[in-house]
Amino acid sequence: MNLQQLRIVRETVRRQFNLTEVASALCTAQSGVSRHIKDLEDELGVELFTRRGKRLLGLTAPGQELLPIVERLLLDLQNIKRLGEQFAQQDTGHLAIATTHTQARYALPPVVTGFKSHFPRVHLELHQCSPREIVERLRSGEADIGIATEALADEPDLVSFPFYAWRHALIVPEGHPLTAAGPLTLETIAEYPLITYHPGYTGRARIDAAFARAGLAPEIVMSALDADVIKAYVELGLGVGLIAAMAWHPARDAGLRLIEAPDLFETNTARLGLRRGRYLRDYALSFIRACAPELTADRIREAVFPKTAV
Amino acid sequence: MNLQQLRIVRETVRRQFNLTEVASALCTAQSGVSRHIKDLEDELGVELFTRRGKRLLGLTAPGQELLPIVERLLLDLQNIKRLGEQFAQQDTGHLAIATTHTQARYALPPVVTGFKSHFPRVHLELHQCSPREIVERLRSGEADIGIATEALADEPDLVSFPFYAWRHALIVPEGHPLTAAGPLTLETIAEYPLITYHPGYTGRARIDAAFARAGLAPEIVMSALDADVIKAYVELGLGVGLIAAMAWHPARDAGLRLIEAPDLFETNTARLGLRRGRYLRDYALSFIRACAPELTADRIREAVFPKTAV
DNA sequence: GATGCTTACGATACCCGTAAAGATA
DNA sequence: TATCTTTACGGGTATCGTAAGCATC
Repeated sequence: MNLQQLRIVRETVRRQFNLTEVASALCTAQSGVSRHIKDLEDELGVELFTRRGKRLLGLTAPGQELLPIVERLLLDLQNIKRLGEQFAQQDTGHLAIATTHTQARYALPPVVTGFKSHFPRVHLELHQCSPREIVERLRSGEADIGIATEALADEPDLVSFPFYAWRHALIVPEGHPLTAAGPLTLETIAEYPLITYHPGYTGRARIDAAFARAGLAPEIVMSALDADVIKAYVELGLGVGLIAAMAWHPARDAGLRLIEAPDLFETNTARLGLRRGRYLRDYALSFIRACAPELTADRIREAVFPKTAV
Repeated sequence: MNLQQLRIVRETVRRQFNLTEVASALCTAQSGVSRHIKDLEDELGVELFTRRGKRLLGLTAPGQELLPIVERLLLDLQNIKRLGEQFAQQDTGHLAIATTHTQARYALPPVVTGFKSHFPRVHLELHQCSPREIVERLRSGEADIGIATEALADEPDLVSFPFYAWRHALIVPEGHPLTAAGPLTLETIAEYPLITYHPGYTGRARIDAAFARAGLAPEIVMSALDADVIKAYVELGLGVGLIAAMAWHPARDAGLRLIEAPDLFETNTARLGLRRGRYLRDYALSFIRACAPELTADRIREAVFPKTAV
């Protein structure tokens, strides 16, 4: 048995059993990929992949049991490398953050600025993606840290920590009748065409839930992935907007007015997500600490490597 | 990086940094061991071992952090092999049990008999050893299952389950004055020279604790590793014996009398111990189930591979 | 016919083992 | 001096890549 064989098994599943792709992903020749799979199956005495003729289709029962073990083993292999880098060059390396528009634009800039000055020799990569993609990137190892309001809390192979709490608020064009009305209610909002986030993004579920609980069905004329698009169309008069409150900037958004809606929608919590069992460089822990001071290195390491798991 | 390198790192620590021994343990040449260590250190960019001149002395800080990762990785490698065997030959293989005299002699015979008839093609090895050695054998992978009253419950890298509860009782020669006396007390026992287990064996700690709580200091004239030795010397009249109650057999121990001591000493619990994260063959799970029917395969696997650890 | 997997084959690189030299106790 | 580690060197093997042959879609 051999590490390359295990890498190939993992990659084969990731590439939907297309060995040609596997070979190119691992920078090697297809022939070797085929051989390695065959050799491994021979050594274990078990077929790992189901086949139709020569094509691979999926995992057999033993293959399915094997996969998580292989994944963890390769994770540990990465951890060993990372540990080497950690000691070899304390403050040099990469840090990949996967995050949503909202966090990248409104929550992270001060953290990133501080980080860059503290760790000038760390190459920081910020990848903007959807919450689902963030989870995938954490899982595959492309990202060290994921930051989003959605999706991070419910994955068994991730750990997540609260970053900060935020609320939705209404934005309307300057001079809109709602700026003169009394305290907001869901009913009054629902009288106007609505522009807000796409489902699965930035607390949209909370918005839908609030209206549903109130027995209201507002007309959502547009859904967008980020507040900037929403603001643009509110400004055009397409409707009123529901966005994360921190996305409104008094000076920059001069043509718009923000109306707080403190109790209409449930609080959202942006979270920091990490892959369980993945070794984190010290500067990654510093980044997290800069987001949430209560997250000490010890607390994070204990969550990522629970003592009981050894 | 390479599996052999990692095996060498682990073995080097196990063999107290004597590379010659490491080589022979891994069936290879010293020269290769040296070079592999050097290569790995070069690749990671970090010294893993402290040295005086050419001799290795111990682990550096990075080496200490590395070791548990390597151990887990190699455990997973074993798990992969075991998983192959599991599917390739369902009911054929090895099962190594490490246990104490008391369990081997009095608790396990019926379980072993049943197991042998159910799994005739499994090679069952029973190793009798001390509680500390059981822990070591589980840790090193020499044993699949450990069974003892002592030591198993407190190791963070092991999981343990209760097997059965038992109590100490007194044995005396036939016709001894205590056979005629009323209910036993610690005070009356302490009037006689005592023969019992060696510290660290078969609930000896409970015996000491009971006497200490009562402010008594009995004269222990002999301590032995097993009940058979104790019984022999009790029969010779050296003193009265305190043994595990199940070690007394009315027919075989005709010259002795057992006097129950239900409330004098705390109950002991024999436990089954497993290495966390180690894959178990189905027949190993069956063995455990035969010991304690409430320990289903699912319950054991969940304890050995907690879901949260992935 | 296009894509994808297997097998064959030659070159390369890696790993191992022997042996000699140097260090340590 | 005996034990242990490193370095050098040669042989063997495993792995890789190219390329051809086949199966699948």
